[in-house]
Amino acid sequence: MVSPKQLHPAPEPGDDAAVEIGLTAAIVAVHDNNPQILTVAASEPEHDGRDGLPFGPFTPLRHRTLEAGLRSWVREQSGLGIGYVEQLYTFGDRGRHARPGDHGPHVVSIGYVALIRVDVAGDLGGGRWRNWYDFLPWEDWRHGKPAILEREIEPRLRRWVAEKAPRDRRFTPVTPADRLKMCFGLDGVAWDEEKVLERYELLYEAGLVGEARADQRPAAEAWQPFPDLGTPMRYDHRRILATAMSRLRAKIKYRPVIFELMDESFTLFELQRTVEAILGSHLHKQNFRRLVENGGLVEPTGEVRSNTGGRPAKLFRFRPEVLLERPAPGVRVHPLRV
Amino acid sequence: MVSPKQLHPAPEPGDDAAVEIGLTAAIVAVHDNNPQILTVAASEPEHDGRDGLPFGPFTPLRHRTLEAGLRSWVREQSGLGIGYVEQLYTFGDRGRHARPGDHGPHVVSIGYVALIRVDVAGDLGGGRWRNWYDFLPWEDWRHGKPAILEREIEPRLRRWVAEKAPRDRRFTPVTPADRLKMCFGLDGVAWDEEKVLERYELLYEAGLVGEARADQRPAAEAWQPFPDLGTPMRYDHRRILATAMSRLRAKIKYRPVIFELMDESFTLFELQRTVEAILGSHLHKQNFRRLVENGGLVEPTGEVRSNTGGRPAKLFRFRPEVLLERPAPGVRVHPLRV
DNA sequence: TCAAAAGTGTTATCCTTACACCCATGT
DNA sequence: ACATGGGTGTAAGGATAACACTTTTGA
Repeated sequence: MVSPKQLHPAPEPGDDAAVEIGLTAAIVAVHDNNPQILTVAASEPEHDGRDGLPFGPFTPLRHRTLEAGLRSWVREQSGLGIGYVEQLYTFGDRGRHARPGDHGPHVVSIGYVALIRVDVAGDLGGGRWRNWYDFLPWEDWRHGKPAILEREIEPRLRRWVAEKAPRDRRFTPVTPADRLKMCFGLDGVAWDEEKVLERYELLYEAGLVGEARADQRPAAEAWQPFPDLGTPMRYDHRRILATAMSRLRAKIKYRPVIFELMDESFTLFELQRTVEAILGSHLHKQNFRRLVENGGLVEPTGEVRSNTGGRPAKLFRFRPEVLLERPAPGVRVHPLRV
Repeated sequence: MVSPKQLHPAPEPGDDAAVEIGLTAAIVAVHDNNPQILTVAASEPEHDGRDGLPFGPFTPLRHRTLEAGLRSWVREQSGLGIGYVEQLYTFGDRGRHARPGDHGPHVVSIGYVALIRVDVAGDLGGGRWRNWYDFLPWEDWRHGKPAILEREIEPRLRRWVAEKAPRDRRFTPVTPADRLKMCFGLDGVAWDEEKVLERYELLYEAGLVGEARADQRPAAEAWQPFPDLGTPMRYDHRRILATAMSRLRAKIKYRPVIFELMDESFTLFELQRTVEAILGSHLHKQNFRRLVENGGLVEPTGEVRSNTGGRPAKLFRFRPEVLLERPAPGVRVHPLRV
């Protein structure tokens, strides 16, 4: 019999490696019908010219909560007052942040998504808005299936699966081939726009994204050389972006967070374009309008906007009362495969 | 104009307070039709006799990932080989873990849920299984609306809202009264079994749970003395439990995680009882069976189980192929208000 | 025999999907 | 005139919710 104490073991020698905590934020806005994230340009030589996400230290003495700390340094450094903030995930893998042979402090990074209404102008303190599909181009299905999938990604992943299969003979509930089908919607499986992170991680495992090489994964194998699929970022920042996209794409369907990206009043078509930007897919116009209006998510302001390119459109605003009426109010859209 | 460097500020004096990272796990099993979590008994005097969740240090030198570290110390200390593990949230609030006047290291805890199939027996290294509704009794609606809601919780929260309202005159999209309605399903709003965390946090803010007093919240006000609603835990462990419940109650509806709690084969009624235990509400029997069978989630093993208390029942097993057939396979149940 | 659980069948209702079609504006 | 976006109507199909009812065991 062991004592209760054992569930709170004292640190052993060697356990007490220094740990630093950093906060990393995917700050999202939509302009020009495209989802933009705030990036910081490469500066240190170790970054290999790769952009990153804004990153700040956790300062427990100055801020009571993690979120307060995040809001504070984002405002100080970019001038942006972020509205909606949500914690994503805490990333602690060794080998992601570290360089080989590194014995420096271990960095644990806590990832966040923030949503913001912005005018593109303004001093961002060295930051810069970039279309998030620059980093994950296979996620944008608004103009049909991205060519990069059939031309680059699918053949390489099929080869990777084929070469991997014989080596992986232990029992697994889902085989690598199944994972490929599920993630990328192959062989009759439907594309699921929420699986952004799963797709990125599969590409990472297969050594097909630039970060995998930088992290010294055993990628120097048969399917080399590979192109960088999408623009790489430093450290694990692209993984955090993928996590943010997954979370947002799921969340707008059952929480009214999309309105954090909209102006006070908007046309239904503007709302649709914003949802489509986030989801990366087309929606059926008539049904979208009905779902959103009948769902009680918006109400007309009474105003009208001209110069929309067509007939003047009624303006709408978010209707906060839905929160009391429905348990999970969001843009319950079912994307249209076109 | 500020330089790009500013988005990576160097630590200032006073910023580099020592930070420790702990992993806290809500380890869940279901037996006797009740959800059980693994707790560790109070030992230190500072715990005020309160149980806690298993807790372990993060040891970056020994384990490459946070999750690997978690699995390892849970196995070492309780002998339990956990299967499904999911990260919940990283809690960093000051004042939750610290005692007043404390200048020791700041603790950031990363919360996890783990699901496990257990025989109740076995040496748990000082741990003990407890029904999770001991800690959050208002969450169990399987035998109708819990009496504690109308008798204790609702009147106290209404009083708290009434006293708070005049002091909170700034504009807020949702008023405290709205929050009360949304969280606890008052005044025509439906009870949403997924809002476990929101409910606990409202009670905490209102000073109605024991932890709020221990954390020196300004609770010494008019609605004192309060009973401890549910059994308190130490530090923020009850909040982590509430987070685990929220996540699980949501997740079983769109991912087949419920089968992590079931044996290899089971009757449909056993499956229903397990789902009900997690959701804390009744399900309509006939429709549950149909949803689960037609949804392709299970398949008959061909075997039959007698001594079920009635007619022998067909045995079923999980059908992993659903993962390829449907984008979000889970027990898509719509709880029945009875 | 009866309680308890296992199962089957059927209907009304709602929601989603997919069409078809008309309206108002700017160029 | 016509392209573009705004906006309405409706019918087919599927999923769900709520019923009623039969079957098979153990105590």
